[in-house]
Amino acid sequence: MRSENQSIGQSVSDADRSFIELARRAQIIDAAVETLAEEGYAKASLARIAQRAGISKGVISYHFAGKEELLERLVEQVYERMGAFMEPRMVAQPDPGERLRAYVESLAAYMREHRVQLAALGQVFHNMRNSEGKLRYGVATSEGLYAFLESIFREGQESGAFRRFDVRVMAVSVQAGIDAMFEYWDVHPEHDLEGHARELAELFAQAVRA
Amino acid sequence: MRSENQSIGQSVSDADRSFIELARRAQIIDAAVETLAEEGYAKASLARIAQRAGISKGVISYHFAGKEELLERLVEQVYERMGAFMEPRMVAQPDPGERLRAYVESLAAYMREHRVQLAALGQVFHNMRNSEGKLRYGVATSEGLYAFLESIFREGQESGAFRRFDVRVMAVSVQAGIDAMFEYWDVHPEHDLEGHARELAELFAQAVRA
Amino acid sequence: MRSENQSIGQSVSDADRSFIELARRAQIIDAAVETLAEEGYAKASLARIAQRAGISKGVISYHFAGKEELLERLVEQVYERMGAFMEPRMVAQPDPGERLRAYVESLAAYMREHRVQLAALGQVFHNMRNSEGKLRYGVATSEGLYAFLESIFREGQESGAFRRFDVRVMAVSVQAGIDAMFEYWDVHPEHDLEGHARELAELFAQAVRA
Amino acid sequence: MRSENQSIGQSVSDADRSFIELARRAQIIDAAVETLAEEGYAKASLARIAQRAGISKGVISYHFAGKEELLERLVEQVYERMGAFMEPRMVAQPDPGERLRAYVESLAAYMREHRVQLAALGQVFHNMRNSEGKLRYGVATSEGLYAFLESIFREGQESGAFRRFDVRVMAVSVQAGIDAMFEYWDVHPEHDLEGHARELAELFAQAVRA
DNA sequence: AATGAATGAGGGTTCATTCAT
DNA sequence: TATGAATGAACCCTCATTCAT
Repeated sequence: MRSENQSIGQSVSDADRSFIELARRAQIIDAAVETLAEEGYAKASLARIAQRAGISKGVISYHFAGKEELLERLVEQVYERMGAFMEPRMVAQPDPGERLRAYVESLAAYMREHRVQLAALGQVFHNMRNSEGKLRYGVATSEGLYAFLESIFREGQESGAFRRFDVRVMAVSVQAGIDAMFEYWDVHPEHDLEGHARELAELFAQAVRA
Repeated sequence: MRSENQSIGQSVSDADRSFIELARRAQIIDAAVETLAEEGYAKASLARIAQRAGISKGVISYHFAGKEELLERLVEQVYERMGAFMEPRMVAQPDPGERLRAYVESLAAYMREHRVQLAALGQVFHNMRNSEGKLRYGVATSEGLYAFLESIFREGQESGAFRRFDVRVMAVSVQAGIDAMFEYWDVHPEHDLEGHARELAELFAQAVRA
Repeated sequence: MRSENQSIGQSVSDADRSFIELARRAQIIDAAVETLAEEGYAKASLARIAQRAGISKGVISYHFAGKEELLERLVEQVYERMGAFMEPRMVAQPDPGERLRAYVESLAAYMREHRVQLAALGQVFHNMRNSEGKLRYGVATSEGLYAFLESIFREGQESGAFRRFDVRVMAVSVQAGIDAMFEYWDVHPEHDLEGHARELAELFAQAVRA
Repeated sequence: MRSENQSIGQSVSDADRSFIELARRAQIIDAAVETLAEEGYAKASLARIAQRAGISKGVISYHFAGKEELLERLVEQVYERMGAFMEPRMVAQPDPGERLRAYVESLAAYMREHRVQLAALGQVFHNMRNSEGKLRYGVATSEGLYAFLESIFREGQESGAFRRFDVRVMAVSVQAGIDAMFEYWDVHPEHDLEGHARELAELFAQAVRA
């Protein structure tokens, strides 16, 4: 059993897993994503996840070492996919201003197609805690995003295109604006997500302009 | 029992409550605030709240119809106090630009002194759900804040001081920037909260400028 | 709730407990004793213990911090009662040989009246393990008994009444002979327990004689 | 499947098994022995045994009708090997006193070389229960040992070398002394096992002497 | 006005066993 | 022969709520 092997310290990469096992794990993660997005973290018990997946509760324990591992794999998966979507869109933009705009609008495009994944991600980020009671995914998780945004801002500042401002505050605010855009659209599905993204990009274009 | 009366439809205003009852309710709410802020929503059980308040678990059930009512009163209380703090600081600013800046910086000042209350509020907002599984406090709760910010923006746009932009997007983004400022400071206590607030105010001053 | 108080570090002595609580704890311990004695350690789940006590499963969790505490209190209680029975019978015997005989025969007398308690104790001793997998009550627990027996042997050796022998081996063997007497009688209820005790006492009287 | 045949009443002797099957069964039993000795009865799940054997969990079910049969074969195997070791050492001693001494010291010699097997045996003896909750291996299992010891005692009594005593009590006590010697040494590996055995043999030599 | 006591549902996890491949 | 996959029951524990006192 995969999850038992792990308990003796040998981590198992996806490459070592059989097709059928990968499929089951994916199915379970999908069910977890839906449950988290639609019922919230507190209600996302293994029983409910299993029910949604149409399987027995024990199957989850068979494929994952525990709930903790399931959620961590879920986060990894969502992150990877989002990164794979974003990266080519970023490198194509040489100008810092364009890169910032592309960042905002690409994320909106991703949201449009992956609403439940991102909603689930938010639940895990805001709620999952380690055994000491600290948030498992805290601000430290966003550090990568902040660093990326800050690199854009510094480049713009050095070229003189951007005014002088605190890059950390700007990064935190940009990311907050994007997250809020998602949450607002998540609650108001009729909301014009792409329009919001364009306005948001323009907002920050003005905010950073020299 | 007070909370029972309420459950049969006769709402009880604070004016009808004895001093001692009000004190107990306040004590319980304070304990709930601390527990939510320090241990998170999932760990904030009635038992833990009672333990922190130094009272028996049953006392909470006596003074509140249930956990749901306790959390709702908690939200009300925090909101009221924040409003009482903010209002005079807003009316003193006739200029829209100044009012926006005052809004951001006054909230930062409030955060500085009421960190745990706001952290608890965030926990309830992000987690509390009604019996149908929907978030009890969703974006609808922020509608008042959005409306207030939008009124500032419209006034600035009509006077020509602000450029044309989508006031709803701007309002959502301002509020998101403020919330993110709190969360970042909450996790990084050494972070310069007031400096962040000034940068944030300047950011949006630039963003709305005509 | 008592067991919750304990979780914040304030140990609660029996003197602080209400009569009714003490009665419930005693009732639960009694049910645990019976379950352990009759069904064995592996089958002595909280559910079965509760069933035997005629109460809900949660009541045990209410009165004890967990299964671990229940079993530790059980061991304490059985030990205390046995000690209270034994002590006056020991101090009344000034001669080492008589003290050894009194030890064996008093324990047999105690077994006669407290079969299930001792059977339960044996289950816990042989099976209860701490979180690291080590036996919770190992040989260390018997150290007190060994020391007591050794003091008898040394006194007899110094007076010349006993021959020279390894007092630790003798102590371990005496205790083993007594434990085996209990187990044999536990399985063969028709076995002559008091006769066995007399024979056993004579056996060791011969074994230690100078 | 082999183990299924058995379940419909056709017992399968080792002679009917292929070499490879016998090897597998031995490998599984060895893994079970180690697991029982090191982790205790409660933790000796099929999963853990399989893990230690480096095989899949299902293999055990294939080669044994169930956990029950595995443990029974384990007991048989350990017993057989111990008997094969002991028998020649017993027949070589014509004198009852010497035979008793040889019994004690030979068992100590066997313990020295087969610690884990005997520890595993103890776990099974003290814990394994049948479906009715009774100990699978109780005192009845020791009946053979008792009978053997009693035959020595009677021979000594008839020749006048031993005094009159209850042979059953003496047999139970000798066996208990030996078992306790093992357990004490198992917990205190630095303990002088052979010295203990000599002392124990002398103890009972004194105890039976006319 | 407050308490301690009790409940029953649901939480995550472990387990022996079964079964198709 | 052997495996991985799946099951369902039982495990201990936590929880919000109810109730008699």
